[in-house]
Amino acid sequence: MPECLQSLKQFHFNDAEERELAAYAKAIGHPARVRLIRILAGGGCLGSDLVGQIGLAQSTVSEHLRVLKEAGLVHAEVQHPRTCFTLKPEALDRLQALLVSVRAG
Amino acid sequence: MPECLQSLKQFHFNDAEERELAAYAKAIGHPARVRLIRILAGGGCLGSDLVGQIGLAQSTVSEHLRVLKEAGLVHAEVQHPRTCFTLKPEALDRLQALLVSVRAG
DNA sequence: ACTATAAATCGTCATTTTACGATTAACGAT
DNA sequence: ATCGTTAATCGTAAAATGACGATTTATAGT
Repeated sequence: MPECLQSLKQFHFNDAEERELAAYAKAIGHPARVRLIRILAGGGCLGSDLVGQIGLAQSTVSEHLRVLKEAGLVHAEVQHPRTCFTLKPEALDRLQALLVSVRAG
Repeated sequence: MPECLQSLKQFHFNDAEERELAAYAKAIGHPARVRLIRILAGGGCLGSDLVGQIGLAQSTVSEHLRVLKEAGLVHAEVQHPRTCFTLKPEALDRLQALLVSVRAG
């Protein structure tokens, strides 16, 4: 029996933080991107190697990496014709902090 | 200068966990749903109150709640014609644990 | 039985996402 | 200057998402 009598308190919504959390979560919300993060957690990796491990078309992997980059979770360092992708741990730290704070209010 | 010489190690991918994390993240990946979680973190709440606080159409809020329910983040207890929605903290615990483990490998 | 109420569902539409193959761009090496 | 290689981009198609208003469902009260 949950009480649904949450006093209709005024919430001080933090729009910016809510959107920030949603954006991180959305970026992670695909199995292929979780796997990319998982691999990159082990160290920087070339795109071609990632393609090999993910098992999707090169253009598809490139798109997933673009999403992760755009969300600020991954960094790309170009050394033509190769690119080295690395994880940005501070972004994951931030995500974890946001997740904590959404619970605490 | 990141090293991209990650020895082409064999990853023991855990498909199930990767999909689990992706599913949680996907569910959270929308500002309206973050706000719903944020509100419910303060205690159970009736749907009609949630509609009031979110500022979207009733059917839209209902759909967001459905997504959260389906992901296992929220529980609904029907007491017709009302429904009391509550957060499932253990799901958030699990999400946080998955997030830690994806980094640790 | 009827009414009122709250939430779910339906039907629709516009937008976004995911995936692919093909092409292009950018450089290093020959 | 040409060739190879790698990653990004383009074009496209199918599917999923997000939003809304309208309708339906299910119950409690009268």
